[in-house]
Amino acid sequence: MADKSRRILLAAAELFDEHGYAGVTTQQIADRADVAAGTVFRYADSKAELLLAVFNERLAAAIDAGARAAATVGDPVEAVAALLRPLLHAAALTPRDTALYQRELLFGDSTAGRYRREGLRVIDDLERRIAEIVAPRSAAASARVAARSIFAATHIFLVQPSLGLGRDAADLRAQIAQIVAGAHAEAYPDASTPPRPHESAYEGGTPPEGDHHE
Amino acid sequence: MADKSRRILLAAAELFDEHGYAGVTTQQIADRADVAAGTVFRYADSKAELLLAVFNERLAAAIDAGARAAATVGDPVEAVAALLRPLLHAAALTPRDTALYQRELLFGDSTAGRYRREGLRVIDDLERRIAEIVAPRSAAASARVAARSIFAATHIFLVQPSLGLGRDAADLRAQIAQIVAGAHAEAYPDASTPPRPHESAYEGGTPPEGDHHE
DNA sequence: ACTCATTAATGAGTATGATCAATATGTGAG
DNA sequence: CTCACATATTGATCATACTCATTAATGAGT
Repeated sequence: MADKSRRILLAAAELFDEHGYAGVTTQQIADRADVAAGTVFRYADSKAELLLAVFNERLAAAIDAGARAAATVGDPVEAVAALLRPLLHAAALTPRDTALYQRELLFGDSTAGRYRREGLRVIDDLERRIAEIVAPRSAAASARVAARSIFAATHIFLVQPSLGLGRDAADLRAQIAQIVAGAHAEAYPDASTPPRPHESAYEGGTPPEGDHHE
Repeated sequence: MADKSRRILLAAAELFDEHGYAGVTTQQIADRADVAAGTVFRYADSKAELLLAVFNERLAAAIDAGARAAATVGDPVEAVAALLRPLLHAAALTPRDTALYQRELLFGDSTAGRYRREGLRVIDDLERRIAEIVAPRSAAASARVAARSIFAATHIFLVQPSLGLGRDAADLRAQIAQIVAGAHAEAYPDASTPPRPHESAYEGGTPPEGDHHE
């Protein structure tokens, strides 16, 4: 029954929000979903997969919102920042479990379960979107390289609370700006000022917000 | 007894190498170290801390070797590559456990144990060394930003086997080159060719090897 | 050398994620 | 309606990281 899957994922989402991933047992999830303990593992290969399932949706939604915001921004650094803003915001709400999510997504068992694969697709999509934003100002290959670096920087940035460090969104912004500059420098080694080839993406609506640190 | 600590860490190192972290139980470690099961946890807060202890040493040694090699290289991109080469080489020997090490180091429980703190100091040192290499061609602040990005890229690169992706050292090299270019572009926005201020670091020995993909 | 307080070591016990043989439930053919 | 088969569900059981009350060792003070 697909309904049972929904119940289990819903129970997991609620309980993780209430007590945090570490504070929830699979038995509690089974109880709230009104299934036996073993049944949970027919719908998710592991407790970690439940976390992946729950956060995949949130990540995808954040990227979606970010992509809409980014489409209204011309400058690539600002556009990338706009793309990532909802993601950073969502991560700030549950820093601990967000770090755990990244941990499981990127470092989980290589015998990947369904939800891990799904999550990897989502971050692949994120990286592709970053590359698309950077691309108009540089070669496609450079843009892909830059996108990987920006993703890596974002990943580490999101993990900082787990390192006991405070976050400062300005730091990430500086990294993005520098990486974008590097991609541009590769593409136009002689130009000191970036060209503005693809301003068409800016289609009205609210203008970019500038330095909005949350 | 400090000797007991050595025995436990040695047993852990051997067993991890023989069967992989996941294939070793704390009981096995206790047996080989000739102590009771509970004693292991007087010397390390958790099984993960044992992994951290074992790999911290290897990481520090790799950075040390890399730093010596990097000191003979003038070009910053080549120098960073030289710095990281022993690390990448060591990681390739035990890709699975290396990924687990990074997982525990960066994403482990925030109630940090002794070995986690130690490991964080080691990667802090790595980042500082990267910044020092980049610094002569750019402002100090730019170099620190670049070092963070390079570390992040390296971190993700090391994790790739766990994502089922093949590694290509050239990809990481491209990211490093781009980030260094970005830092330089920030520092010298009008120059299209990098200056060569600190060539003194090059003190003979074998010249840089160029594209050496392992 | 004896006492005693502090520290170290022990290993049976606990918590919990995951498994799996047994059971229940659903489905389609006759 | 009944049977036979497939699939879903169950919950007792397992494996194992970790805990903790108990016991042993240590060594400073006399």
